[in-house]
Amino acid sequence: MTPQTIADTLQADILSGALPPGTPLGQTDLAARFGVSRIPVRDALAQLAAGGIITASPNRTATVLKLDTAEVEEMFHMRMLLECDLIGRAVPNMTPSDHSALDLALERSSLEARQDNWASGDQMFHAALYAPAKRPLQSAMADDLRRACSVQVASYDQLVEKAERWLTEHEGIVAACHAGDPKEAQRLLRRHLRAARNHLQKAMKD
Amino acid sequence: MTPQTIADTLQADILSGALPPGTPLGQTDLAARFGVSRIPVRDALAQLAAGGIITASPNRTATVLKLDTAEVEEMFHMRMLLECDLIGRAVPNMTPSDHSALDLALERSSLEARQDNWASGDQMFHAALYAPAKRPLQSAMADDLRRACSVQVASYDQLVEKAERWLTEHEGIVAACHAGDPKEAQRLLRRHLRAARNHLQKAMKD
DNA sequence: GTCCGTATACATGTATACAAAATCAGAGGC
DNA sequence: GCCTCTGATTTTGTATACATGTATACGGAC
Repeated sequence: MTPQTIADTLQADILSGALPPGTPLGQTDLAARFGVSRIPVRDALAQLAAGGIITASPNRTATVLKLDTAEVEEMFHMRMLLECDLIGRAVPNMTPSDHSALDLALERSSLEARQDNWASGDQMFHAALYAPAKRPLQSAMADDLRRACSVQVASYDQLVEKAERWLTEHEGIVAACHAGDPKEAQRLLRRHLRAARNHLQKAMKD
Repeated sequence: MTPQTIADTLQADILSGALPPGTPLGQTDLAARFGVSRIPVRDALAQLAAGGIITASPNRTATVLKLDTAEVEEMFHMRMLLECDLIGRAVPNMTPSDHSALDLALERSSLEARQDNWASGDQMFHAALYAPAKRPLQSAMADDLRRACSVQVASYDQLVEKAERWLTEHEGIVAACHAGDPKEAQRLLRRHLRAARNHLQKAMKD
């Protein structure tokens, strides 16, 4: 039970919705759960805090990240900036093998999404989408932002059930990539993100 | 000596150039230096790693962030995306008090810069510049990126000596803000970042 | 002379124990 | 009934001690 393993496990729990936003993550409890002392747990929590999916302040127990609507606005806006730029660079760079890798990722992400694992599939799809851009740092940052958004999404069943719609939008983006049309890919991606943001914000107002 | 204090001190040392990129940051040494055990040192290092100004991997000693030219390219590109967007939103939002705060920040940053503290002044200036955009998350992310860039810049005396030129560019940006011209501000900011990137990359090729 | 294996030294990782801070519950006052 | 203060409980922070992992240097084989 290494800190990395603990962090990965917790992240999976958070992204699956098992640990909804605001859930307290006590060090003692987690230490007991994973059968280790609190030290590696602290490391794991630090990792998750670095990734931005939990909030941690000194002397208070960490909690699963909980955004308000303004913060959701910001997050999705940053995603648009970074991801639209990435896809714009990725499309012209796509080799035949990139295209097939993208198809594969789309398919695998559909499977994941239908196995109650939307976040994981979404992450995989977008990773394949931006990989040809060859921008590891920017992609990593976009990944973090997307994960933070997924944490919020995962807590609303009604949104997870929109998976079908989002998969359709993914297909459209892939089509634009295969057609070698960066502008269209950007446009569809922007729409995709805007739609996701709107649904999330609407759900949050309950 | 709280972890926060330790992290702040180390960050200042790194941004001043006292600890150039690649410098090893041994836990034991730091614990001795700050007169604490290794635990709070580990926390401090985790914070710095989260901020992206050191590199830390399990079972090896952390080192001050060292970027190659491709990574510098990426960092500055992300800065352009985030910061140009921020300034575009900030300018139309600037109140009279924002304008005077900006002037003050410009002045204070000039003083800092001439006191061998370029990074701190630069940080302060850009913070004031983007504050009216009311985008705390995006500003924080831009801050991190800028800090990481400053770490590299700080290690080249020849670049630090360009402070005068950069201050002049800052003045130009401020002028565009006072004129209420977001497009011009964005253009100048983009030029500013491009110039900084070019000089850094050129210096790195030695 | 070069390469590889091993042993030693060193740095990091983790557990336990204790200290400090924060939270919570209940008694008292308004 | 509500707020406030206080004490008890819980939770996090830190120091020490030990375990584990990594890098280095040395010796031997080829």
